[in-house]
Amino acid sequence: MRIVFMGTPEFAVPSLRALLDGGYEVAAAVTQPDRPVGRKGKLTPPPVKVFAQSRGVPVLQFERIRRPEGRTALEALQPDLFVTAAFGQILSQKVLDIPRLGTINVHASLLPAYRGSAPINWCLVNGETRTGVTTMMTDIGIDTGDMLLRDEIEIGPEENAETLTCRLAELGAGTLLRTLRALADGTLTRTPQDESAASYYPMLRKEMGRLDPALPARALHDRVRGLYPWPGAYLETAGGALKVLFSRAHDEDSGLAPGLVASADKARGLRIACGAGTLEILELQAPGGKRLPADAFLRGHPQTPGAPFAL
RNA sequence: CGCGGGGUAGAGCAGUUUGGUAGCUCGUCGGGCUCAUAACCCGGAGGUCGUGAGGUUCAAAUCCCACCCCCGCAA
Repeated sequence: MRIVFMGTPEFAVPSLRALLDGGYEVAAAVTQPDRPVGRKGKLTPPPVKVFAQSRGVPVLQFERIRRPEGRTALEALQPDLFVTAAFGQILSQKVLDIPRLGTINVHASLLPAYRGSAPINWCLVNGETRTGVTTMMTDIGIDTGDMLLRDEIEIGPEENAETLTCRLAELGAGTLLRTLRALADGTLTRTPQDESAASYYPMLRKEMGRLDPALPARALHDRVRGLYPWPGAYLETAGGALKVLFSRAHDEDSGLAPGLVASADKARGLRIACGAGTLEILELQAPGGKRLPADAFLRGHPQTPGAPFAL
């Protein structure tokens, strides 16, 4: 069975590794083009490319896989199966028609909930306590195909998108292998998604990181960890956007208007009054500055309880 | 040459506009107080002020020049 793997970020790497270690023939790894990154715009290869090359797997990169050039290259590989994992491009019907056995996708949610490109982040933002990985047959819709197998895990209360992505990536690799085994055994069953229970969440944008102090501290904390490390959460202050890297939610109300500094001392830490409870900021980054633990930040930028945040 | 911020004691910052041998908060070391403390009091150590035996000046952290490094935004 000749497999063509399609994936881009760190999440996809364990799945590709599992295929290779499992003895599957991976004809090629398709991934997004190298992108300019950082202040100097250095072209940076995506994680899947780096890994594939280290294992001697041919790498293909298309700006748009749907274009004739992409289709032609894929057809030439004569694949039996496509396996996708956080690839980042939508496959056209013509592309989906290429492999004899179809396309299996590894999706980081318990479908049909959290369809879309950022399921892990949105699960955390919404304060979910359980999530998982679902393998599915890709069709022309966005994460709408028939489900195959799934694995579930609990989400830790302080877990952020970075650590959860790592866990789900490993989990998904196992789910993928079980799926392929069942496929080979002929025991694989397809379960249509229940549309009435489906939910779709959009791609992440920077402005989604804005923290509204009028919301409960719990909700703000969920957003902080759900959007870490990218696109990151931030509070708007008079001096600009204050990035909040790590936080903690407290239920006790401060009695202060949301957004004001509730405390800034060693015992209670740096806390911001919220609609309900207070948000303790553990690590932050001021405009133009580097990321700092809250206590270090306070040494150079003392805050007054009851006053607006001062940068 | 995309825009901007910054490199001052172990950490975070002030001081640079109006040049005159460096200050704050914390940490650290020693001592004291206390049933006790992340509390408080007293005392000490610790800085080539990014680099250039650069320029200007009686005098440069501060003004001028060159270079290195870091960070935010935008992509």
